[in-house]
Amino acid sequence: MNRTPQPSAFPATDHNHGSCETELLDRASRLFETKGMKLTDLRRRVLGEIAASHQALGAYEILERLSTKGPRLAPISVYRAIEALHGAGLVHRLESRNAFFACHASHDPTRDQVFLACESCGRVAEFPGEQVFSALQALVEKAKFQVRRTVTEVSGTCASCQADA
Amino acid sequence: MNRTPQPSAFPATDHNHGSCETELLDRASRLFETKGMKLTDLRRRVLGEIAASHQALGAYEILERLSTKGPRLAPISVYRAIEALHGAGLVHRLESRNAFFACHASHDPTRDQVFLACESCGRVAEFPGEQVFSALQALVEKAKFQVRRTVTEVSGTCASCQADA
DNA sequence: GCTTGCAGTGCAATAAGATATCATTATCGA
DNA sequence: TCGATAATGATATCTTATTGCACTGCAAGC
Repeated sequence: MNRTPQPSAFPATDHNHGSCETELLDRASRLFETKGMKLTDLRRRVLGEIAASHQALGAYEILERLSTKGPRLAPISVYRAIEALHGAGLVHRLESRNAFFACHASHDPTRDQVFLACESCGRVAEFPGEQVFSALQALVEKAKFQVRRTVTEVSGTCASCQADA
Repeated sequence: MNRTPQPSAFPATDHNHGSCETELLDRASRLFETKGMKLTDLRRRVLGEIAASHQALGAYEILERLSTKGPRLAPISVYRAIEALHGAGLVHRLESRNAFFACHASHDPTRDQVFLACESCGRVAEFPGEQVFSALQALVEKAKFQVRRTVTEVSGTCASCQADA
C-alpha cells in the first residue's frame, strides 16, 4: 500500500487515464442530475480526491487530503459525501479494508462486481464476474437464500506490482 | 438481526444442534493441542459466547455478554482470544459486518468459503462454493492477479426467516 | 412576497472497532 | 531453579462511523 501507483499499473477494465477524471466528473454531474440530486462542491471535492488517488482511500484519509486544501471538515461531512457518491454508483466500498475507490466502469450500479485489490499499490480493479455470480446464484438458490447484497473481494498483488518485485 | 434464531433455522451444512456446542469445544481442544496452543479459559469463554449466540457477534458485543458473567475484560483481551480462535479456524470473520461467528464445518482452514449472512436472524452459514471459487480463479488468472485472500459474503434473508415473514 | 418543505451542510459529541505498549503471570522443558 | 515462551492484565490511543440538533439555501405552491 506504500508504492505509488504507476499510470499503466493495474488499470480498470476500460480505464483511459488521460481523461479519466474529467470523464468521471462528467458522469457524476449527469448521474446526480437524473436522480434529482446535486453534485455539490463538497461531493465534487471528495470524488476528486478519491479519483485522483487511484487507490482505495479510507474516509479519514480523504479528510486529511482535503484538509491540505482548505478548512478541516468534520468526519460526518466526508461520510455524507461518500454516501451520496456511493448511492450514485460513483464510488465503491471495499469492505475488507473499510475504504472507498472510484468506479470508472460505468456499469449497471445494481449489479455486483468482483473487486481485485492490490495490497502493494492500493489500487482496485473491478470486473463483472458473470461466471462467479452465476455460480453464486446457483449456491444461494440451493440454500433458498434471498440475496440483498454480495461482497466479492480479492486481496493480493496486481500484475504490475508482481513485475516490479 | 433482532429476531431470535430458531433452533431449526438456517443451519450450517453439517450442523447438529443438540450437541453442537460440546462438539465445537471438543474440536477446539484437539485443534489447539495439535498446534501446541492452549484452549485457555478465556478462549473457551469467548468461543462459547460466539457459539451460543448462533450469530455473528461484534467484538464489543462479546465483551458485553462476557461482562454479565464476570469481571469486565479489556477489549484487547477479547481481540486476542478471537485472534487465536480465528487462527485455529474455529471462528470466521464476517468482513461486511466486522463480526465473528463460529465455524461448525470442520473444513480445510486454508480453503475459502462462501458465507451467507441472514440480516434478520443474524446467523451465518458457510459453504465450500467450489464453483464460485473456480470461476474466481479463472478471473484472477486472466488478470494475472496473485491472490492472497478472498472474501465472499452474501447478505440477505435465510429460508426460515423468509418463511416467518 | 411569503412560507413551507426539503436537501445539504456545520458542529459537537460519542459510539464502535481495533491496536500499541509495557508489565505481570503461568507453564514447561532444560 | 532458571530461563524461554505463551498468555493475560492494564492503560492508552487510534481508526472508523454515527447520532442529534441547528442552520442555510433553494424551489414549489399559495
